Amino acid sequence: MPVTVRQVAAKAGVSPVVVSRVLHNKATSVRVSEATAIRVREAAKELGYRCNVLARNFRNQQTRMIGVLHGVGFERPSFDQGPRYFACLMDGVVEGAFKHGYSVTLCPHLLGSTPQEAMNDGRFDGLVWYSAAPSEENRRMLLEATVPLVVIHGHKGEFGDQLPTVICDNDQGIDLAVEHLFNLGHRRIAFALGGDVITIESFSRLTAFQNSMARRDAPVNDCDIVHISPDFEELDEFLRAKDRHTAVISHTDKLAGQILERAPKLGVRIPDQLSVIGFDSTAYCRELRPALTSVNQPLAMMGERAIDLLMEIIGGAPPLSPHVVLPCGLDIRESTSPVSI
Amino acid sequence: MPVTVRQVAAKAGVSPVVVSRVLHNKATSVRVSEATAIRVREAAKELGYRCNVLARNFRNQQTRMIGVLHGVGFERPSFDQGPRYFACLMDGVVEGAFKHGYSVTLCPHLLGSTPQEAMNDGRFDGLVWYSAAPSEENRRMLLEATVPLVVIHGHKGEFGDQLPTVICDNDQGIDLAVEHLFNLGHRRIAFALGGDVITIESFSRLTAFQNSMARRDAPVNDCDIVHISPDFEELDEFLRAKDRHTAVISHTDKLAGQILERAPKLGVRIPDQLSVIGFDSTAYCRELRPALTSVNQPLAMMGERAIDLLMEIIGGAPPLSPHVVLPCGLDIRESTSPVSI
DNA sequence: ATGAAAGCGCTAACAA
DNA sequence: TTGTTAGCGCTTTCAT
Repeated sequence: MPVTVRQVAAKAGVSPVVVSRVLHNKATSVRVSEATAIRVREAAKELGYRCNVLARNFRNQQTRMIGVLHGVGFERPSFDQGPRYFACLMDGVVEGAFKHGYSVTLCPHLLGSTPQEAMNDGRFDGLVWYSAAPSEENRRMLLEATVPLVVIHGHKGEFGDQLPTVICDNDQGIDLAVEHLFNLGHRRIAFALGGDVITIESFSRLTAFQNSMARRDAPVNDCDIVHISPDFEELDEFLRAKDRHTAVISHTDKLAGQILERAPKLGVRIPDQLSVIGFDSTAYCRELRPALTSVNQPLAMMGERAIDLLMEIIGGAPPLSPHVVLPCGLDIRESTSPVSI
Repeated sequence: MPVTVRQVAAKAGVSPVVVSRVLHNKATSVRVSEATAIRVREAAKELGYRCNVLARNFRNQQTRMIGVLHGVGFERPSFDQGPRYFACLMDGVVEGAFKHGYSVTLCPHLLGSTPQEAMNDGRFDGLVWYSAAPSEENRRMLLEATVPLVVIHGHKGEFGDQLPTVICDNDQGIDLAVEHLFNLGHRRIAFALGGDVITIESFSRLTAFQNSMARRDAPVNDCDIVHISPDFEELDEFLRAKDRHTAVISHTDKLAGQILERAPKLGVRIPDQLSVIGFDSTAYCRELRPALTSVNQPLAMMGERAIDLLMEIIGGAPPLSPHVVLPCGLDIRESTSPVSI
């Protein structure tokens, strides 16, 4: 039923090859006389010819599709739930891909019997992977990919320098937060981490905090680091010791949100008695009361740059700078105020 | 370089067909002796065989991919910006697709030289289209689709009953809002619309409002309908006439947000002097002050049901009920309160 | 400038 | 139960 090059060829009185050349081959090296080209185009139009992309993809072994992998075990991402990095990131990824004439596909773990299979079976010309904390198994899978792959939120050394990465500048972002607090007169500043595991990510931000403080002659001690666990034990202790710190920088917005929720229960007013800064500056910050001051990652830009990188690799050129680091900003909202003397 | 069925066949001492049958044909009708099946599987494993999906897709003329089209002129959707229906919807779409073993692809208008081409060239087994207000051109395109297509947020008659639709129950949703206000003692209730155009959507909700009020013996007059235009002229007038109404239901959250922003400037306190209800109940409601009470659409469920419908059609069965209508809920927040006497 | 041949890897249909 | 044949629609040689 569908019209093929052959039929168009017959109608135009040429061979299928010519039809293909006229209709699909954008290269300048195609030499077909203008007269026949016109005949072919007319025939195609009359017959309502449409190229079968599946045949073409097969023939060329490329799909002009980018696959997006996500999270531990390639779990399904949510655009709406949770802290919504993913939504922001994806806006950039989609923007970047469309710009290059590619489309973007969300891959469930169930494509193929194993993720590796789906990753490498040719259905995608390239892959983007995103997660702040890859499992060891994930790392192995990613390193074994036979398809061009860029890791968003990947740290330079995390994949033995073998995979290109895009990440925000944690050092500079944390420094922005510290600077803001210093400008408000704060000196006794704490840093909040998730209680469970130290990821390469939280470690990176903690180190950034230590360095930033050290540069300002305010070295960080153990007692300046709060580990927030699900039972809030250490957090509550921190909040009760009212006079120890006047401000706290949290490793993530989520943790900062927990501080904001917990504080009033223990009689700590924010920001009057304690200024709080988060990291990521997603819409979640605006939903909190008080709205959370937060370091923003240029997530959309990170997504877009990841695709740019991917395109370089797909194009065959080893990327000039395979580790992109993008600067953060600071969104000042209601959870920080001058230190009260 | 890549291993093909042929090579596996050679190694296992069988024909390529048998390999295909053993490795890919999930149907129960495949009759291959267990012994050879094992030999084939071993050979495949040793050689590191991986099925070339592109070849398979080509052969079968199907991709197990769903394409997502969006908005007027097939513009690029944003997951993060704007009112974020799209993010919620997509969570459902992805959930539904993954459940059926399909993946989801975001299609730019630039796939192929025209949208129709990309829609119908075989790269997708089915399509989902979303937009509250399709242009006439869009309508035509959608009706001409040769690929199974479901319209999310489509009204039953909107596409000449030719396309299956999924939508929320505007009547029941608006009734929920009216009921809530009546329970709070409100009787003089206004309805706010965008000033520019009446879409099938806003018309539907307005009608629902009129009916709901009429059922409660509180018929709606013209002066109970506020058209909010970019210059806020009519809105300001409405807000200044303080005593006319004690509550207003808005056609969308966005408009309700404008009321919330505008009111204090004209000395109207919300909710004390005016209760406000929105429609959609996206995260945006929680970002507003006061947080906006709003009718929620079951967006994720709508996305998922759209895919279920699509699967029925792809499966070859004309859907039993091609027009799915899902019930709304009401999220009560801070922008409504009992009428003050 | 155009065409003939050949094949990408897979799998229905039929034959044995 | 297994194998042979054939072809999906396209495009890249290589000849003319």
